[in-house]
Amino acid sequence: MSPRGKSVNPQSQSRPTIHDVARRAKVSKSLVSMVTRGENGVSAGKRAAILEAIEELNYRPNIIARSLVQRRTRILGVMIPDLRNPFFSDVVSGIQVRARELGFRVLFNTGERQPALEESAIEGLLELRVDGLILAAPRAEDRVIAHAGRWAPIVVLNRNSPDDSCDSVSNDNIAGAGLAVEHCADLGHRRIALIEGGAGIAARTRCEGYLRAMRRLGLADHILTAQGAHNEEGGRRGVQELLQAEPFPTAIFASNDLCAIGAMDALEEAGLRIPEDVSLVGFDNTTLAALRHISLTSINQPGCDMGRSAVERLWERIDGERTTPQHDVVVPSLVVRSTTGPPREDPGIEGVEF
Amino acid sequence: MSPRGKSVNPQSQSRPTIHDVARRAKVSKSLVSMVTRGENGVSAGKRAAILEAIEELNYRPNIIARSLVQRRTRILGVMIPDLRNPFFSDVVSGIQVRARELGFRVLFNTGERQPALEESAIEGLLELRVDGLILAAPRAEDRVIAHAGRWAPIVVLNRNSPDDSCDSVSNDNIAGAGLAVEHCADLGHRRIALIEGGAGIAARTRCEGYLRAMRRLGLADHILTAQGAHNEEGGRRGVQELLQAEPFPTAIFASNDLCAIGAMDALEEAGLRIPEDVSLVGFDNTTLAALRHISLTSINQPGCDMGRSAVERLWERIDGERTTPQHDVVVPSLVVRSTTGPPREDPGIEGVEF
DNA sequence: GTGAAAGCGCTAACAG
DNA sequence: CTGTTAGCGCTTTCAC
Repeated sequence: MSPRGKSVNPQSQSRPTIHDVARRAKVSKSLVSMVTRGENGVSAGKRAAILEAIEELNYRPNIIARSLVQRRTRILGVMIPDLRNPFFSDVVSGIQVRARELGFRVLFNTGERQPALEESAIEGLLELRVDGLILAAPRAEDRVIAHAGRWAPIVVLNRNSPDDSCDSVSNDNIAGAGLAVEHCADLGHRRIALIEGGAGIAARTRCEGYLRAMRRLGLADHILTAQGAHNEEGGRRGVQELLQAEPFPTAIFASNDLCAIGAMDALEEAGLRIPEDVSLVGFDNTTLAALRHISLTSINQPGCDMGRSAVERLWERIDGERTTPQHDVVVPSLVVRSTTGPPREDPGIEGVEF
Repeated sequence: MSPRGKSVNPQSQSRPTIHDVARRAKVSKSLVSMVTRGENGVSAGKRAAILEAIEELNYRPNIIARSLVQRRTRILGVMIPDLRNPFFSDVVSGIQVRARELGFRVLFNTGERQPALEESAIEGLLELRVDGLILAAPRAEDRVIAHAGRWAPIVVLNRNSPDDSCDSVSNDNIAGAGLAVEHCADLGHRRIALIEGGAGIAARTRCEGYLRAMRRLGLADHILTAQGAHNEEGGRRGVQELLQAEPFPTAIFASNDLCAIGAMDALEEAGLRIPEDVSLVGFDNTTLAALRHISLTSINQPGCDMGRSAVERLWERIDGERTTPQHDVVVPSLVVRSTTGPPREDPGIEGVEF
């Protein structure tokens, strides 16, 4: 039962090689190779014979062997923290499109939000000798990423590059958080709380952005944060924590949409109406936020474009056309929907303060 | 700019090989190999020297080269139709867990719901010589899958196996659709419509299940279907189409949760309340359905278990312990939430019929 | 225990 | 245009 046990499945023994095809088509291996690689310079007759042999034998070039000699795989590896966040679906589709245009295959991996699994996922991709690596909001330690960056070109998404060997494509999370806070303040809110998104770098930066914006707007005394996470459960937990606070905030900024949706659930469960009793802002502007039933005010992050850019940066490195690090910053924007509104008039409580 | 251009990135030139490690540790390549593979039979002193050399050189075994000689990659390939459907997140996490236990790495791919891209994704995985392949609800043609199955062990999820070379793990979609229809009928509905999920096999089977259940319950005259798709947009389109129908159904079964949520949006937009004016049932019981704001009655499909089973079936094949096809069928269940209720009393319309 | 040699399937020169 | 040769980096006998 050991994975090291010898494989005896019938398929692996019968897989034809380039040699089998050559023999069957009565040509040399080189010609077969040229055909599978789409090179020209093979006579029409032989080419036809080769294609026929390939078809008959159900032959597939062993790109393992091919990349061993070519020293490149034409594969881009992508590590995503998890598949549950629709934001990454957008990123991925941008990656796919651009990679396809450039003739690369894309292979995904996930670290299930656990640093140890993430490291192993990255390691697996590196061992596979992918030509480039995209790490979406990685939680792995800086030194792990920097180490990996010495091995293959890496683009990190929504995280600062650990060193000069990596490029990065980030949404300006500080500015995004600022937009969220300003929007609430503009509506008249002062007690604007944050539900944090955990230890990930994007979450931490959004927290920083929240703090800065609050101070900038003269609301430093109203700063209130609760522990959360970038998923529904985190949002629920955050609300539980905020419910202990006195007075309860009139607006809540959740570190991402999933978190906001969890918060939404918990708020309603506690009998609070949105946005009458409390306003709510998310981050990522995922497809979820746009659902009529949710209709969540959120900070938009152009995931698809970010994915495209990441591939672009990788390609420049793989191509050798650029060797200096590049750090793209995309600008977030506010999308107002139905979860934000002016605070309820409540002079009773407001009067007490100040 | 051609992808065929020679790679000149600095990293690829400096990657150390097993030979470099051996030289640095002053041992033979064989010993280094034994260490990287975790074999014992290497003296403590040499082992330490080797590990030190590996560390200093930042060496990673080239599993490309390794698998070329071992004739296996210890990689499981997984093709998912798209990353937007949370159901597949569950499947994937089941796959990951079991694969890790068995010592396999998992690599994902997506065909973005387009048969041609799917074929290319499958082909890529096969060329990579993955040890086994899981195809989640593939849209590719039967012959493509059968062809692939002659090459590596394949498990298809939620689709009939194209031939004896593939195993399958499926939810009983016929029964699941039956549960949905019966639930509505039990509540007193008769005009139960279906929003179809498109051309995928799961969608077609659910449609079949709907038709059978309607006939079985004596509701054949009330059969009403609308074109849709397994995403929000499909649900919206389906509702538009149903709105043309006279009389409008009192209950709608949508082919999956995403579709149901789109339908929900469109229904509310049309001024219909759920479940007062119309009941709604989804399929998959995704995390979305469980959200308080959505609280969608749905048919549960144990995605995580299905993923685990798929890996199990693959492992039996890879191990050679089984050569006969196996087809697992998991049983769906009904999860009642807030989108279903008894039909509104409406003798005016009911009276007209029959 | 350890090292040397052969070869996995393929490509990349180069010679015909 | 076509065939031959020599590796890619690694594992795997098989001697020592």
